Amino acid sequence: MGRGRVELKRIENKVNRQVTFSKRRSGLLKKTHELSVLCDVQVALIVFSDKGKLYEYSTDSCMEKLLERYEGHYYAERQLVGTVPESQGKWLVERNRLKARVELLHKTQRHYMGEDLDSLSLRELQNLEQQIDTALKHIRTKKNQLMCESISELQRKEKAIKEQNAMLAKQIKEREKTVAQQDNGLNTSSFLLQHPHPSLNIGGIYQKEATEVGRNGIDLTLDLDPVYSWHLGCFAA
Amino acid sequence: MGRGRVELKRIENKVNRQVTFSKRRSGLLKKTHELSVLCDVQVALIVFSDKGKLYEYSTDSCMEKLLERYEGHYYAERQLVGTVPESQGKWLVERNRLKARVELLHKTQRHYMGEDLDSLSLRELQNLEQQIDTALKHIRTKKNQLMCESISELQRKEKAIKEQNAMLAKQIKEREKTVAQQDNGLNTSSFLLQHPHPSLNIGGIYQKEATEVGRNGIDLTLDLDPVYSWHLGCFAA
DNA sequence: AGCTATTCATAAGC
DNA sequence: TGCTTATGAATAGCT
Repeated sequence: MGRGRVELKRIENKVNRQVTFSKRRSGLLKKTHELSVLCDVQVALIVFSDKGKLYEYSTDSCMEKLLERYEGHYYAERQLVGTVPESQGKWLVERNRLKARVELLHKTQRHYMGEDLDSLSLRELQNLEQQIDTALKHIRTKKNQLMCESISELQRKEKAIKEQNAMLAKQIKEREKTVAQQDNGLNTSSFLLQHPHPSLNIGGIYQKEATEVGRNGIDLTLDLDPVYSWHLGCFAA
Repeated sequence: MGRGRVELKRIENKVNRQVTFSKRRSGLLKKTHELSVLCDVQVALIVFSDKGKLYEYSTDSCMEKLLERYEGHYYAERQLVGTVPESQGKWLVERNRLKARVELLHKTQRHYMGEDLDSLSLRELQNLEQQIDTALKHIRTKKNQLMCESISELQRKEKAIKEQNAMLAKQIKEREKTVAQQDNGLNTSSFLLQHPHPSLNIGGIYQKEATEVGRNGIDLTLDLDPVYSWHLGCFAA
């Protein structure tokens, strides 16, 4: 459906994948619901997005019941194999399974953090190295992207502010001129006292905007020049 | 789809309902699979037919893992609300804690693998980068260490084998000498036929030992010289 | 997030 | 359940 058929393999383009996910997910939820209603059967659908976000459907919105039923089936079949969990034994088994899982994830994570490497073979180390190297590339790409965005934003703002600055300066000049013409012979101190120096005002605006841009992590406060020297230092990474 | 549209309500005709169930069920399973593959997401689908028959799909055919993940999510959010189930509470609480833990580790691990980076701020990215960079250094150090050990081992073995080789050669020479003295006047072809050329034997021993050393990953077979040129190529990593 | 051109799923019928 | 076909849904590629 749609223009041209689609190969049944992971969509590599990230944006495309996200869009397709969104569309097909809603389609799937709809069809799941339809099956449940039309055929009067119990259905459960669980979807974890890329980012770990959860989408779900279940008949009568009672996922727990349905999963219990499922596990009932599951264990019913298991029991044929011989595992006979007692009343509390069932909990113990599950707990141990979970603990083992946590332990495993923990261990893997330690490897990703470059710890506990003695337990790895050379081959495993090489795989780990390659995987982490790839991850690092992704992370740096992402970081650079964010930084570039910050910098573009700052440059844009700098430009806007400079223009504003110039305009204000121009206005002041004109006003001074007018005042000079009107109050010919008087000095202009009264005007200067009533209006703070324009550059202070501009600084205030800039600071606010920059902080807004800096929400995503860096302290992008204050003067422009230090920011430019800062990005020179960080960008090689 | 099909001839005429369908109202979204239970199909009363039993046969019709069964037929529709069969058709739509397979369609739904197909679409579920497609979503999983195309968008690279984890999906689980559970269907209980009218008669209690179970149909299921899950990414990587690992329903248990997925359900655990689901429950992790479910309870991670629940705990914030404060629902404290009584009765078997003690077990449930511990289980839910474990499940939430699993889900959290899952997420962290994805970050270590350079995935799902959009959810991180620039500051977090920088921390992650530094941590992974450190990890990578450790891993490479460890790898180099293992490789160095392999090489030392190989060098040791090379030396031993060369000595053995020299000794064998010496023995052969002596034996030839003895034979020549004993069977004075006969040619030596009979001896040569009964004993394969010594260098073949040596080659055999070397190959076996090298394979043993190579257990931990690289194919360290065959001649010595290639090994030396090989490690020059790989060591910079 | 909307808009089509297409492909697909499927209701009916057998 | 399997096959065929007419029909409407779902959706891929764009904007």
